[in-house]
Amino acid sequence: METLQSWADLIPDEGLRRRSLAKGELLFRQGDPAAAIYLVESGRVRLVRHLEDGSSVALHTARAGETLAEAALFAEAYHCDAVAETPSGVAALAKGPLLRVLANDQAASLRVARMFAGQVRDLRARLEVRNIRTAPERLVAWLRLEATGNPPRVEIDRPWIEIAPELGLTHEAVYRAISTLERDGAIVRAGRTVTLAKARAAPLGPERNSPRT
Amino acid sequence: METLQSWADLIPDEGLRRRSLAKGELLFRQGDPAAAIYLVESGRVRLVRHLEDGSSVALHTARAGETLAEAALFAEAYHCDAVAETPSGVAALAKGPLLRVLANDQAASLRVARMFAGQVRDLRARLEVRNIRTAPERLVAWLRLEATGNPPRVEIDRPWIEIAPELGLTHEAVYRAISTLERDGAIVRAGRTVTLAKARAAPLGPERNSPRT
DNA sequence: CGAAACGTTGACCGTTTTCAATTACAGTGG
DNA sequence: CCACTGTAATTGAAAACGGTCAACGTTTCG
Repeated sequence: METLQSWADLIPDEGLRRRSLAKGELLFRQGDPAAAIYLVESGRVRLVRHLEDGSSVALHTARAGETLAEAALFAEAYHCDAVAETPSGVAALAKGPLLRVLANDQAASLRVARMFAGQVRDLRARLEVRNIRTAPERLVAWLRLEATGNPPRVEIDRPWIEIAPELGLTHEAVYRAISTLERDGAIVRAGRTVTLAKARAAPLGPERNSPRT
Repeated sequence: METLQSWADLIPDEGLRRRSLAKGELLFRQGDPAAAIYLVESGRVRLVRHLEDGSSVALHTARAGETLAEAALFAEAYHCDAVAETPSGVAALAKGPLLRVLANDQAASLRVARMFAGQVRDLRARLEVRNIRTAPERLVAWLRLEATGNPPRVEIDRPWIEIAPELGLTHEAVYRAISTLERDGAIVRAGRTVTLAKARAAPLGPERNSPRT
């Protein structure tokens, strides 16, 4: 999320091919020889795996700024289809040059490892947020992850409507969660800034979080 | 998930310290100098980040077989607490030796990068599964991810009770989803094997999946 | 053989989804 | 400068779904 430009650093502009995709257009197909990894510059690209019986599963939806199919670096062929969900622009980082750099430049490969490690951390955190069952609490958790400073603040720099699916909620649920939290004094909104208030004494009875084990 | 032993490969036994944790015991604390990454051998360790205002968020819960705090490899200090949720056994992979290996052994650092890339892929897929709202459909998606062959089959090698939280459901919800799917003919169970049937014509009206955009 | 964990099912309740309608805005072209 | 238009933000109401609690059958394993 914050470590993306690293890829761009690795490859100058020689191995960088840009491509525009119409809605529904295929970027690559499961089984194609893995030739590049992609950076989504605009739009949205969905990865779909097809099973032998013809059914399919969604693996990921990469949005603007995200990188896609990194694992293809280490595979012979793509293991899924990539389809543009909306008109999209992508930049292809050719696998060959990339691997060449990684093989020669020790620092570069460490940087890539670090980048991945960061993504793993990020993704785990998101997954953990989704373990929280009620919308308001989930939203607070998300806000805490995004927040900085004391008191913790978050600058909301994109529409809630876009944040909602990331939280695994509908936008309506998010709005309601916001107003609940605001009413309870858990957050304060000023324009696009949300400030988290100190945790109050449990008004709901203790912890009603992740599935019991 | 499948790429874990790699860590063990990197470090012989010199940098490998084992440690037992009582329930609630702290493995490390946010702010401590990052000294090692850990492999959970038994039990469950939770990572918690504390904010400046005293509140906290769960970042991850590492279970037996999983590795933990890998990002600490590239950081000065831990960015969260690690607490044993249950009595647990962990193996510490000292950061120093690990980094030394990675800095000298090109192949090793690439292997680590590959490992992380695989985890990223995995985690994204799990996240995608959680975007599915209804229990039966979510379960099918998960089964499809785990399935191999044609028709797609999955060997269930651990109790559903353990799988449920991974799906973000209670075990009761999972059981009900199973019986719904079985009743609808979407899956067939034989002992611990689940076989996915071909997708039937929509008995429910088309796609009621991830939050609409 | 018995205890503990797993599997299963029912009922009830709370929350979120859905569907729908309305308001608030920001950007655009007249 | 303003009507026009599309998106974002809200809010309401009803229905659907999963969580929770509870009871009970079943399997596993010491």
